[in-house]
Amino acid sequence: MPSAATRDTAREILCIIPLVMRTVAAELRAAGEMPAPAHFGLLTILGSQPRTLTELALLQGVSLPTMSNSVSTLVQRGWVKRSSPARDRRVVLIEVTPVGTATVERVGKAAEAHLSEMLGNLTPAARRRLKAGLGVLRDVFSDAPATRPKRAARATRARTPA
Amino acid sequence: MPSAATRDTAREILCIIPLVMRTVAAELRAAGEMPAPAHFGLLTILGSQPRTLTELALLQGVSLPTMSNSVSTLVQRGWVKRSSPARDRRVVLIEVTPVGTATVERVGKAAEAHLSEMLGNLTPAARRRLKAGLGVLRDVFSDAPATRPKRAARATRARTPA
DNA sequence: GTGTTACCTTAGCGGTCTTAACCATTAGCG
DNA sequence: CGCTAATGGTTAAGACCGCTAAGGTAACAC
Repeated sequence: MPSAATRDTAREILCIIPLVMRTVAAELRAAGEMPAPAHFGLLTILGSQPRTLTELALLQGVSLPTMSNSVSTLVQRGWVKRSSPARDRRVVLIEVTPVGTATVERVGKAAEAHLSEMLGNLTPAARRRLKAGLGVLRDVFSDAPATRPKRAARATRARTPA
Repeated sequence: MPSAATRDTAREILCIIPLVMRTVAAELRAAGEMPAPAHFGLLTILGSQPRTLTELALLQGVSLPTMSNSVSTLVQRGWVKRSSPARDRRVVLIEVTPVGTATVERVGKAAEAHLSEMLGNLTPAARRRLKAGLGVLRDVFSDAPATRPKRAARATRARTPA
C-alpha cells in the first residue's frame, strides 16, 4: 500500500525521467560519434574489468539477447572484443579495447561538457540536491529487477511462468 | 569550463538515467497495455488541454516527425484524436479521448504502484532527497534545447504555460 | 551416450528517435 | 487574381534499444 508521498514521487519519475533521457541521448548523439546511451554505460562498466555477457545483462537490467546485440554492435565498432576462455567455452568474456577506452573517454568528456553547461547555472545548493537525488536513484534502481515477481502482491492475475 | 563538481554530476546522470529509464519502461510495459514511456508523458500533457503538434514536439523536446508518428500511434489506439480547426486548416489539434484519459489513469496507477514498491523501502529522508533531486532535474531539463548553443540570459526561462 | 542445464546467438517485432523530402494551407505582394 | 514564400504536418528511410521465442553448442550428470 503505497503512501501518497511515494505515489507522488513515482509519478514524478514517470514524467521527467523520459524527458531527461531524451536530452541525454541527444547529447551523446551530438557528441561526435555517439556510443548510444546504453553503450556508454556498458563501456564504462567494462572499463573496470572484463565481464561475461550474463553479468553485463544483469548489471544493466536487460535481457540476454539485448546484451548480446549491444555487444555485437560494440564489437563492430571496434570498441570491445569477445573472447572465449579455454576453461569454459560456453561463456564469452567481453573486454574493452584501447580504442573503446579512448572513445568512451572522449565522448564522455564532450557529453559532460554539454550537460555541465546546463548544470552550471544551478546554485550550489540545487546542485547538491541534484547529486543527492541521483544517489538515491542509483541505490533504488541499481540492479532493477523490474518485472521480477519478488512477492505475490496481486492475486488477480497469476502470470504462471510456464 | 565546467567545474569538477558539475562534471561529476554530469557523469552520474549519464550513467544512471538510462538505467532508471529502462526500469520505468519495463514498469510501464508490465502495467497492462503499456502506453510506452513517451506516450505516457504525452497523454499527461494533453490531459490538461489540447495542443497542436508543434507545441507538443517543443514540450517534449522531439522533432516534429517523431511527434507526428507518436500521435498516429496514439490515435490508432483510440487514446487521442486529431482535429483541424476551421480557422487554420494547416494546424492539427490533438485532444485526448475519454478512453485515453481512463487508460493513462489506470496505467499510471499501476506503474506508480510498482515504482512505489521500490520507493517504499526508502527512509523518509532519502525519499525527500530523491524528490528534491527530481525537482532540480525537471527544472534543468524542462524544455531541453539539447544541441542549442544558448549563451547569454538563461535564467529568464520560466514555466511559461502558454 | 543420453539428457539436462547453462550460456549465447539469431530471428522477428514494436517503440523512439533522426533527417530529408513532400504535400497542404495560408499570407503577401505585384 | 495568381504566383511565391513560409508555416504546419506527414511520409519515407535509417539507426538504436528493448523484448520474446526459438535455436545451437559446451559442460555436467547419470
